[in-house]
Order: sequence, then C-alpha cells, then structure tokens
Amino acid sequence: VSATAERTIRIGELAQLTGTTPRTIRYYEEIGLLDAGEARELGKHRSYTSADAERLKEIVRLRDLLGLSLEQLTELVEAETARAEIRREYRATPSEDVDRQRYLLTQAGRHIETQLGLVRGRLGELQMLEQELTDKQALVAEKIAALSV
Amino acid sequence: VSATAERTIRIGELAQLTGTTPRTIRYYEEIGLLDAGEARELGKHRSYTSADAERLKEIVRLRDLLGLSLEQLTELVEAETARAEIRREYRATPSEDVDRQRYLLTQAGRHIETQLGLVRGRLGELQMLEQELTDKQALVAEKIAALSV
DNA sequence: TTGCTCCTCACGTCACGTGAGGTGGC
DNA sequence: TTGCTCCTCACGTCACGTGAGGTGGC
Repeated sequence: VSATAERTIRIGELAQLTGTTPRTIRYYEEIGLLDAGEARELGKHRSYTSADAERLKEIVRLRDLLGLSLEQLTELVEAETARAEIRREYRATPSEDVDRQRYLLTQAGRHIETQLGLVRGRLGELQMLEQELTDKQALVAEKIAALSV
Repeated sequence: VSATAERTIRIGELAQLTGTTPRTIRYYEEIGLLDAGEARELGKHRSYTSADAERLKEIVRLRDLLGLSLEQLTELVEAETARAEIRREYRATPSEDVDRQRYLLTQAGRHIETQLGLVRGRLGELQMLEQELTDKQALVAEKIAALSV
C-alpha cells in the first residue's frame, strides 16, 4: 500500500524475529512448509519480507503451543493458501453471488472453529494442571502455618 | 496400606494407561528417566504398579503441555526423588527441628512455584491465541451478517 | 500346550544441530 | 577490499517407530 518498496531481510534476521534458526527455516523450505520464493539462483542468499516473518511466527506458535507436527502444519498452511487463492479469484471477478460469498465466509469460520477447538482443549488441560499445582501450594502453605502455632 | 498385594501390570497396559507405547517406556528407562525396577533378569518381562502409571502420566503431561525435553524431565524427576528421599529420612528420625521442617516445606513450595510459572506462561500465550481467534471469528460473523442486509 | 505379550537388537525417521569448505553482498 | 553473513553438502542427535527373530507367563 505504501509507495516505498518493502525492506527485505535475510535468513538470520528472519530467524531472530521468529525465534528459530536459519537451519530450521531452510528445513521448512526443504519439506515445503515454507515456499522457496521466486527461483533463487543456486548459492545466492534467501530474501524475506515482514509478511514472511508474520507467517513463520504463526507457524512456530502453533507448533509450540499446540504441539502440531510439521506435516499437520503443512496441511494447515496449504489449506490457508488455497482459501486465500479462492478469495483472490473471487475479488478479481466481483459479482452479485451472495451465496458464494456466504459460503466462503462460512468455510473460514469453520477453519477458525477447528483451531479454537484445539486451543481450548489445551487451555483446559493446562488449567487443570494449574489447579492441581495451586492446591499443592495451598497445602504446603497450610503446613508451614501449622509449624508456627 | 491395604493388606492385599498390589496388582502388577505389564508394559503394554502401562502404555495404554499413560497414552504412550512400550517402545517409549523402554526408551525412558534406557535414558534413566524411568528407573529400571529391581534388577530384572535379561529377557524377563517388566512389571509395574499403579504408582508407576501415575508417575509416567505426570511426565507425559509435562512433556506434552509444557514441551519439556526429556533431559529437563529427567532433572525434574531427579529433584523430586531427592526431595522425597529427604522427607523420608526426616520422617524416619522425627525430631523437634521445626526450622528444618520449615526449610523442607519452603523448598517444596519453591519447586511448585517454578512449575506454576511455566504453566502460567503457557496459559497466557494460549489465551492470547484464543483471543485472536475469537476476534477473527467475530469479524467473519459480522461479514456474514452484512451479507443478509 | 497354544497364543498372546513381551524380550532384545538394530535399522529407520522426524526435526532439526553442527561443522566443513566455499561464496555473496552491503 | 575486508569481514560478516550466507550458501550447500553431509554427518550427528534426539525421541522415538518399526520390523526381525526369539522367549516368557497366564
């Protein structure tokens, strides 16, 4: 949107921004989780944008917080790319097809629902763990108090 | 406490109870995360109790929910074993040493605090993710509603 | 006794880590 | 031009998965 060309970063900076390593990024590219960018000549440096950083941050987050495998993440990214492509096509040929538009939005909603399900599942488990730990903590505090009587 | 001898289970049942596999259990024994039990003769079956199941469940939980490495889990288990040993010794020679008792309880409290810190950190991250997803969801719902006008 | 379940190697796999030796680009 | 940072192999490692071939125990 801005008139100035976007600043591009290299693999080291992308790694720092996303809390990963260059090796991890190259590996993700190798297995097709990240795409290779526009046909880089062999030996030349990889170049990224802030959009790439956002995408990778999201991937790393889902990997760490939900424990998804790289295969699952690849599927997820592919589904997301496919839906983005559909939306792009749709915007390119604007029509009055409200049903189609509603369908696309519903699809997006379902996708968000699925992720929310995973997140809330984890949240529930962690809250149970937290409860158990605070219970233990209360017990210890009680015993300490009993010593001072 | 009960007069009846405790039922012992084999590796397959332990795996089922803990949501792991026999291979995983053998591996954890191999690296010293689980102890090998009383000197089993080579080739004979491993035998476990429900206490072993509880311990392993807890390990698996921390592994999955907090993403701890097996090295970290080994440290944690060792620390816990050491503290249990100290408590056992202490109970064996009951004394009036209230300061010592207070010290042990405080140590236990600190350990719980550490785990609570990890759990709450994760909880915070997951709650942020949940918030972002519900925001997205609201946006989609809004757009769908706008179509029906 | 039969049939599961278990046993011990041992090689395979996933997700990277870690050099070695060499080149790209501000 | 110098000096980082990056490049591509390629082998190592962690946490198991997956047979192969054989034995334990209700």
